[in-house]
Amino acid sequence: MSEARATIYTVARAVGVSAQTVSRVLNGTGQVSEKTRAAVFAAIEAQDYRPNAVGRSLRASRTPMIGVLVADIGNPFYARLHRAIERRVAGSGYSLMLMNCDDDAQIERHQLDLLRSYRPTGLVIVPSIGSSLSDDDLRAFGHVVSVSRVLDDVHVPAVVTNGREAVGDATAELLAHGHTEIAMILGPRKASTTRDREEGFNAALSRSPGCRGLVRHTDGTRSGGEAAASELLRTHPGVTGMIGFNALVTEGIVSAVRTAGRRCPDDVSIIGFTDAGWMTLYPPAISVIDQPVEEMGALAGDLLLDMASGKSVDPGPRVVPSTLIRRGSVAPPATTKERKA
Amino acid sequence: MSEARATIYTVARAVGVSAQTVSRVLNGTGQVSEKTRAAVFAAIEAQDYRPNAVGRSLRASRTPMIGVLVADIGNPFYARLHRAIERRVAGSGYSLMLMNCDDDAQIERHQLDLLRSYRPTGLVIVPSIGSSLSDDDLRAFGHVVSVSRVLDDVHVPAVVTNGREAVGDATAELLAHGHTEIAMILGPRKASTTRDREEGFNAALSRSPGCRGLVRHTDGTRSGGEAAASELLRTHPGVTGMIGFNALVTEGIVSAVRTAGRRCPDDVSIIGFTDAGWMTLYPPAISVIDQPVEEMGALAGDLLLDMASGKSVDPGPRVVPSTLIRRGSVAPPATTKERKA
DNA sequence: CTGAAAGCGCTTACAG
DNA sequence: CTGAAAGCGCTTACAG
Repeated sequence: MSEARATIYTVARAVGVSAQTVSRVLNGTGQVSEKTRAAVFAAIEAQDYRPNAVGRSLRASRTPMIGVLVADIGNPFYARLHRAIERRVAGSGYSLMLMNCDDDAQIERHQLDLLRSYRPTGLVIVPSIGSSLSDDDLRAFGHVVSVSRVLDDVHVPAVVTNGREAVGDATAELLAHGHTEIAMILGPRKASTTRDREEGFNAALSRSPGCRGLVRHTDGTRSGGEAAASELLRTHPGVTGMIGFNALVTEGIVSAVRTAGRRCPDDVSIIGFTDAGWMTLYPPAISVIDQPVEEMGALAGDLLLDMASGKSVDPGPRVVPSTLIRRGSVAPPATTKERKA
Repeated sequence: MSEARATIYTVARAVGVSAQTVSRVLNGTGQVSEKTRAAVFAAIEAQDYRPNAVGRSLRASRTPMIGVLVADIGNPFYARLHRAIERRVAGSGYSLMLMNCDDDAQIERHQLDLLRSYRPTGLVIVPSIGSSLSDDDLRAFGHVVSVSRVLDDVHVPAVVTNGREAVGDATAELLAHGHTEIAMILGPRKASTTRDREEGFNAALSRSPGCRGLVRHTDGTRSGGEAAASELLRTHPGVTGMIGFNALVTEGIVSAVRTAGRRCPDDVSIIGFTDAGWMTLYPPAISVIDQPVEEMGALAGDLLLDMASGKSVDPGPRVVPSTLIRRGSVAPPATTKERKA
């Protein structure tokens, strides 16, 4: 109680061995006689000794910690991603240190400096929208994996989904149902994910002459999505299909369609991106491009663990495919239905 | 590039001063001549020197980090809580280290040991359901604040909401609309939040003779909530009002009601606990006991910062009130409506 | 305004 | 199988 904090030395003294021997017992390195080992464990228990990770890290010039920097942990996508990384990394000896940057390039840099001061073993990063991070900035972390969004001119392993193809499929799905005027409500222009998905949308439409595609950029939030969708429904009453950039924007679209007095899927068909619990609850259930968040997080964890264990991992993107889940929010547009009838 | 990593010594040598002086410049402590200070900053820049937090922590026997241990970061409630704590703590010089425990008492203990090995300044904890943590376990962290759930026989400041009163209000709301058979789908029996809310439910009903209250315990997930609600609707067709323990359980209730072919609010009125984006999207919008997650996180951050700065903070709970938001999911039961008509 | 010495708790060579 | 010495990068007294 009143004794000073237990250290490797107080344990060593109690047993009558050197600190070095205690260290060996603790780490399971080298040879220690069974008798000594038992005595050390007994002293550890008696003193309630707990290793000090700070001393260990300082000596090793490295902390068994992996930094995770995301744009917004309040966004379920990032929360699930973090959880998936954590599950993969559990038991590997590494802990995770989570940081937020509110999608602000300056905060991102600040958080990264902070993280770096602890000399972590690696970093998993979802770069911020206007990120100014360079190869050099990331190289300082040793092992880096980027997830979801990709940084220009930076050569680190990245885990991404096939947004281009997936949105292409979703667009094709609407076209196949007879929609001829389709809108995509995107995220911020500078995000690589926005570019990918926009390309997929435009490519699919360019293959369908006579059909029109409309695109809007937003901040990727529910209110941003709602505002853009409302404006579109008002100014382009011919739009009968809409694709959301992410789950939040899709919430906004669904809300805007209802507020505008249109019905889904009778008047407007909707396809979301990234599944969410409410999408199966809503009537009609929302069709969605299901992003494999868990697989993406697990793969990012794998890559980092591989790099940390010395395996060489080549830079560049790993694509984990998203797939279209068909539910009830897509139907032929009213005009087509009438024509058929 | 090829030079060894910059340290306080390499900077000192370049300037021709002692390491001590560099430390003073870095920390803004003591007196340093303007000329020396400028020279030190120049050398820091030239060498791209970054302070090593590990060395600093070891010397200080304390790391400017606050551990945050929650049951499940995939649950939006905890994600929002973490975010709120982070916002409050930003700029204070402390970083947050987030850990998960999957509501498992054993993992909780393991994560806590890990965290403790870094000698953090404090801990914000949402205790796991079956937590075996004692006063001693937490005292080792120096400064501790518990949030949402409360630990028996542990005397640390806690930030909670008034679950008892809030559920009492919700129950009263249903009673006032003429419901006489009401169910509450709760979380795990051992959670303090379950006990609070259950008490509030029973207390409100005991004041209304002739009315019947039914209670079910679940694991607090959507599927748990859905199973319990389905069973109730099947075995107790007289139930016309249901209250959910949290947002996920409420999802389950809404789903079960629809699957059972009952309409909300015509056949069954529903009140949730903890607001979520989908609740205003769903038709009808779900009435909810709105839990002030942001305020709770901010208060927890405040308390910890106060304790860390030496202010004395007395143990015991701080209650941040939840309030009932009335939306469209509560109406008189069909039988009452018929009688009135 | 500035510096030499010691030490935070641990592990890495090195030597037996 | 075990130990004495040094050092990871920093800050805390102490002394000028």
